[in-house]
Amino acid sequence: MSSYKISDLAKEFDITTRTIRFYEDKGLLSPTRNGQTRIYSSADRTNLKLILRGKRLGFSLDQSREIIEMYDPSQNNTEQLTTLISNIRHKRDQLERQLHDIEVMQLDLQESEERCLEALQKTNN
Amino acid sequence: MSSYKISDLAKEFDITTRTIRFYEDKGLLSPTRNGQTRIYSSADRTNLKLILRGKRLGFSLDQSREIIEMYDPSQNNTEQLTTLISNIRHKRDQLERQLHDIEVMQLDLQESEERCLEALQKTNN
DNA sequence: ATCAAAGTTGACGTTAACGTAAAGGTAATG
DNA sequence: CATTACCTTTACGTTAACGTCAACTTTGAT
Repeated sequence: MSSYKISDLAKEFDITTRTIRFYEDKGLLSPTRNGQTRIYSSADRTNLKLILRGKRLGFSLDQSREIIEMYDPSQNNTEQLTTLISNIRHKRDQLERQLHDIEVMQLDLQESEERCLEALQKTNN
Repeated sequence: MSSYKISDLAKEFDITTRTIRFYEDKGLLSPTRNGQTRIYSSADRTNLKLILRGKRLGFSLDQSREIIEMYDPSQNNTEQLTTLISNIRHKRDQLERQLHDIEVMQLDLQESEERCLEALQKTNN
């Protein structure tokens, strides 16, 4: 099953159909049509997954669009390829920094939790 | 030096004074006053760092406020402590998922980059 | 003392990312 | 065949997170 109605995707990813149409309006999805109604391919579904993952990471839709273009191998000439590679490396660097931020925050929260547990011990004894 | 003027913080973190006042308005910072002008403590500076780190991770200001409260050990009674611990664990779980999202995206982008490099090879030979 | 630089409080403007309501077309099910 | 359930477009509304004046006061350097 490699084609989906809008409500299929809406249910699967727990978003509204309005949101899906909005993403199309912004050029992030490009479903075909059966008469008037939209038909989504598995590529559209993949792109939607990328968008939502981007959202969980705090990306804007513009940034998610860039991500999608990075997955897309439809680049031909040398110049496009080199700028694409440069963009990918930039994004990888940014993700690396984000990873570091998360790790620091994880450690901090771990310490906070331990302090809370100690405080609880003292209160309960 | 453990006190700062608004422009000190603005320069250090490359944000506008408007932004700093906005954060105060939202209850994320609480500078004291010298007459009319705001004086920021090192605690305020720390909170500001937390806010900006949160922003890099896609957190809303409300979420950053929660994070700040998790760092703050001003909880006394048992009930507050247990709910705080629960909140911290929730946040840690969320960060874990976010970490996973980033790792997956890193791998995907690595593959994309490799494909681009291959395509470049073929073009240049 | 003066004068530019930096501080203050309103208050309205802006952008992203949708929500929501209206008004209508289509399809499938009892 | 009628009604219910989706689909469509259009369009205005909303919230978060500031930007951008304006109008005024305060402070620091010459």
